[in-house]
Amino acid sequence: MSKIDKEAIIRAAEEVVREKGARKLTLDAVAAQCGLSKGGLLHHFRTKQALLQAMLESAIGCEAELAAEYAASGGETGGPLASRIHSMFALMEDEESLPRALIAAVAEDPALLEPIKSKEAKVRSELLNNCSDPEMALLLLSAARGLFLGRVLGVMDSDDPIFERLHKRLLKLAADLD
Amino acid sequence: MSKIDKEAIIRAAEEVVREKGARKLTLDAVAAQCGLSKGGLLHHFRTKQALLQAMLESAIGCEAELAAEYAASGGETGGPLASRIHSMFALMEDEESLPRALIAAVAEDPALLEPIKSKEAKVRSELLNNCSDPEMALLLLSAARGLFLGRVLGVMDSDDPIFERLHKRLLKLAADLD
DNA sequence: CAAAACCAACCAACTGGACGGTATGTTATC
DNA sequence: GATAACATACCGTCCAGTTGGTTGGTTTTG
Repeated sequence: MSKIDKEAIIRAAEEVVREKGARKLTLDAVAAQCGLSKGGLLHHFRTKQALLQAMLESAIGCEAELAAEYAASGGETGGPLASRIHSMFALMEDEESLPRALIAAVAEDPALLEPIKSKEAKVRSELLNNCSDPEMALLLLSAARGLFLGRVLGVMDSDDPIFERLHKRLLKLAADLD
Repeated sequence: MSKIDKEAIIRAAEEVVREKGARKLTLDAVAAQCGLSKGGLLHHFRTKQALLQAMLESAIGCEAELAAEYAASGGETGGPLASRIHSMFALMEDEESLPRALIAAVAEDPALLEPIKSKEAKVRSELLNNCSDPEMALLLLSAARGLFLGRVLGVMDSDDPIFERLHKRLLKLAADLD
């Protein structure tokens, strides 16, 4: 059992992005953040790309977990659309470090977003088949993503009270569709 | 009148981002793209930050121009919300190089987004004062941004026919609000 | 059982190239 | 002939990845 596992490294990388910005996400910085030498870091992730991939996969998994959690607890109060909207807002509140990884990744190599792209396509097709008004569902999903990315990119203030109101409104609109 | 003006350099920078990705937006690459030496490039923009700033300002101006154009031609068929939605979709169709600059900028230094942030705030307050249902207006605006960024980040296929349908639907919904 | 072989985890030092920026010219324009 | 518009050469730094180890634990083997 190793003291530093891959999860810890990913967390450290997220922390670096949050503190110093996506451009400063260097192997040295990540190594320093989790008290490892660069050599040790590269033992776990043989390239920087591999680390970024792992970060994205972790992010995807985290979001899926949040959505499943909500679906389980909320029960019948929301379908897949509501779950997705919820998970996006939950991601925003928890730690914005995670979605910033997305920025670092897309700056490094847009091809890294492929897993996200395919997952997004899956969600879309799910909505298309299960909603009375698929177009509206996609619009609501896009609105959630717009708010999400607006915050990640820093074009919206995070503490604006309008945020919570929009969140509620989105869930209400989603409830009418699912 | 110089043969190479700042506008041409900005276009070259956008081209580099489109062809090679945000991470490869280097001064050398931009200089090569517009047939200039790096020294010559740095004569026009004394730092990389200055270039990024100019790129963002150009993007903002371009979007404003598109919105104004639409407002003038569309006449009474749409208010400020419809104009904004239109300009976002127009930006997508023309050249996706421009919004990618945004990625390069935020990766380099999130503070560069300040002008975009303040402009976005202005648009928001405009909607808040002029719409019967400001919350819905913001949601529609967010949806447009979600679709916009979804395409920029490459998580949505650009040629999906659903895109145009969502565009029309958004404009219809906006017309009921303005 | 104990020595030998093996292996994952980790580290320090280094390499080679990229990159932002500077210094110092040279040429064209007014 | 002064200033803007370039070019050339160079510097220091950063950074991904390599090399060549060491260590501590596990497995294999005589």
